[in-house]
Formats: sequence, C-alpha cells, structure tokens
Amino acid sequence: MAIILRLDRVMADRKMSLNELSERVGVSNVNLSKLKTGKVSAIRFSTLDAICSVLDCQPGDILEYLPEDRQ
Amino acid sequence: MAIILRLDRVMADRKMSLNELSERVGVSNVNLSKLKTGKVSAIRFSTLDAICSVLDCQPGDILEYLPEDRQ
DNA sequence: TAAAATTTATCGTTTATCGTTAAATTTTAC
DNA sequence: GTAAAATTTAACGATAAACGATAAATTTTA
Repeated sequence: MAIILRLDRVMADRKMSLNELSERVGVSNVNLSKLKTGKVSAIRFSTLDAICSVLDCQPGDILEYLPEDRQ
Repeated sequence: MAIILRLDRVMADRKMSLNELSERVGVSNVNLSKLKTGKVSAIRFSTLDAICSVLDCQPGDILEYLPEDRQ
C-alpha cells in the first residue's frame, strides 16, 4: 500500500496530544491512534473533515501517496 | 461537509476520460463517477492509491478541505 | 438526431470505520 | 527506579458505506 498517513507529523507541528485531539475532534483516542499509526485502510470524510478543521490543515498534509517502485 | 473531491479537475488536467480511468484503475466507471461527482462519503486507500498511481498525483490533488465559515 | 459517454438508481455483498472496554506498552515526571 | 499518565494494541459488535453489477436516465459529442 502506497498511501501513508502523516497525522503524526501534523500533530507534532501543532504540538497537540492524542487525547486533546480526540476531545476536540470527537473521535475516540483509540481510533485516532490507529489513524496516527497507519492502522486503517480507509477514512470517512466526516473524520477527515473534523481533523482538518481542528488541526487547520489540508487532507494532503495527512495523506501521502508514495510510489512503490521508482527506478 | 467541507471535504470536497477534485477528481474531475485532475482528470481534466490529464485529459483522461472516465472509462479509460476506470479500466486502468480497476474500479467500475459507476463508482468512479460517484467519486468524480462527490457522491461518496469515504474512500478506501486501495482506491486512492490506484487513482494516484494512474493519474500520477497526490491525495491532496483529489481531496480538499474547505473551511465552511470563515469571517 | 443517432451514438457515445456519463450519471443516477437499485440491490446485494463485503469491507472496515468507529465506539467501547480492557489490557499491554511506552513515555513522562518525580 | 517507579508511579502516573499517555499511547498503543486487542477484541467485539454495530453501523456505515464502498464497490460491483445491471439497467435506465441524462448529458455530451459528432
């Protein structure tokens, strides 16, 4: 899979903890942790929306496409 | 919902039709049409991956966060 | 105005988020 | 060091929604 999650990076930029983000986004910290550590294989736009809103960022800051094999 | 889909724009840039994209991505043209017209409320990374690969673009080119109310 | 392309509409199957709870692990603070 | 806090992992169920297939409707193209 070449889609990688970079929520960790944005959170670090904003110096926001998982629990704080969880409270403000309205998604359980368990599920945000999965998102943060790349343990999910899809995302609902409602969730992406809330995250982008709270972190004041764009989907592209959180989702990255990494081509597998470039030579 | 403030997450908007801009697949139409990338397809226009690449001058790629829905049917061609459908064949190359391996997703039915019906579902790609939904994606293109913003009729879905989530996306699987496997699908996003395939689209980014074929269109040679980033998730951020397809997904945009539009803050609802800025005053 | 006929053909092609796209969109919409159903329906069924399958996938996987998301919540909750609890346990395990890691990090932080003293 | 070690207790407390934070994060991650695990398991489970409920629910949401992608995705495929088919057909019909609509739009675009020629």
